[in-house]
Amino acid sequence: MFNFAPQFIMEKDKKKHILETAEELFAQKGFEAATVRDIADAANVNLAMISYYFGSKEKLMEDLFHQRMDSMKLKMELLLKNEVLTPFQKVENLIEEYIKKVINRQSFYKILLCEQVMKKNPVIVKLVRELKMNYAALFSELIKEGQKKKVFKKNIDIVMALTTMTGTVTQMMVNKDYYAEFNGHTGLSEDDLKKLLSEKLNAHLKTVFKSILGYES
Amino acid sequence: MFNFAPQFIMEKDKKKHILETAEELFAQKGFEAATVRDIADAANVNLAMISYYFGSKEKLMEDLFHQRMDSMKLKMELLLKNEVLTPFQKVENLIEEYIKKVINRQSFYKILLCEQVMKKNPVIVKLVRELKMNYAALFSELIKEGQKKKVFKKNIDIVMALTTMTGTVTQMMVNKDYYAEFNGHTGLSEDDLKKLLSEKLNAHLKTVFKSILGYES
DNA sequence: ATAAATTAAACAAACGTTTGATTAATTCAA
DNA sequence: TTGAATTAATCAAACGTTTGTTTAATTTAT
Repeated sequence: MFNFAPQFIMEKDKKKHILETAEELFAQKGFEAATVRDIADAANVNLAMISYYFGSKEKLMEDLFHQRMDSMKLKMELLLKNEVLTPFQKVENLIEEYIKKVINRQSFYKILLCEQVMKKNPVIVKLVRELKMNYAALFSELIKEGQKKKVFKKNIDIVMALTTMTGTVTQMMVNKDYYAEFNGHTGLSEDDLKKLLSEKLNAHLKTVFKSILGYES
Repeated sequence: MFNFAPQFIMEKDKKKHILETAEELFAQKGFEAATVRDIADAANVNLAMISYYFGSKEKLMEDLFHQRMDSMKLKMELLLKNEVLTPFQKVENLIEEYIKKVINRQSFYKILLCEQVMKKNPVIVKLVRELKMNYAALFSELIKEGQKKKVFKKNIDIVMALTTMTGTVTQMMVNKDYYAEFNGHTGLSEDDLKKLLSEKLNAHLKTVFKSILGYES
């Protein structure tokens, strides 16, 4: 009936703090299993503050997705317009940026992965779909640029290529402990493991994309 | 009187039916969101039968994982011992089998993906870890065989290679609708889309693995 | 003084699980 | 072969908790 949640007058710091706490718990337990009481306790705020700031648990989730996904959109367009880099350098750049994002925002990308599986929240489904299609369209332009310059082969499967990039990186995020265990990297700090994984993923995907794009260095 | 069906057959059928219904709902809604009432309703059985047969919702999930993951183990060992196929043919075989499995058991692989993210159930975490490590060890043997025969390059990152395979396939499973939409495959039946995706994934991963393994056909 | 922020308490609804009664199937001595 | 005894399967109802959300009172800040 009435919307008592203030739109402009809230303490941004506190809202942000709740959002980030919720993000951790959603990633750890899943959206359903992370209760509003869990979130309130972990964030050291009163239970009612979540409804007060966000309206509902579901809208808190949607708020998180808006927050995180808005920051992804523009970079790709800037990269495309760059006049200095070669097409393959742009691809390398794209891969590097994606790896960095996933590794620095693991919690969100875990949530995103689960939401992509279940497609339960229509707002989030729409957001993800738009971002994916936009990403594919822009990547397609980049590929065409490389094909026009005769450095990429023809008939490249755009979505398949992107799927290998996102699939490899997110799968590695989820299985990084097995990676470390199998390769005997036992006494490695979390930050060192992140650094190692970044380098390995970059080198790996760079060679994989050379093959996918038919690029000869 | 003329009851030829022993009681244990009836029990197994019903148990199996509940398990398969639960699998669909877990994949659709997630473990927490799929309630025992949802499952009972969808399977057309009484609510209490779930506790009766499985003990608890959590054990039902564990039962599902045992059921599905036991069938994965042996194939890889058989493939390794094969004396006729070349190392790269074995790799191709491996990729093909994995794609087939994921596409024919999408519901389970969706559940598996979410469980890998959250690692909440210790029984399942242990099962997944053992399977992954075993898979990596066997794949490593296969790679060594190819290296000994000088058809694969040295210093191949085992887990990274497997991660690209599993990541690409599972990511494609989750995003298959975007794949169809982007490529304009509108009036395609679910089965035709499955077939198309199988072929595309096979061709794609085959060339990718040639690059990863340094294999010249 | 006023509006925003915060709180403890309460809310109905939904949760997984258990209960105790009832029905169906199986066993086995007579 | 019969029929009571035993076991398994099924069910509606209820269990105690926990869920997300709301309320109404109070504190804080401007």
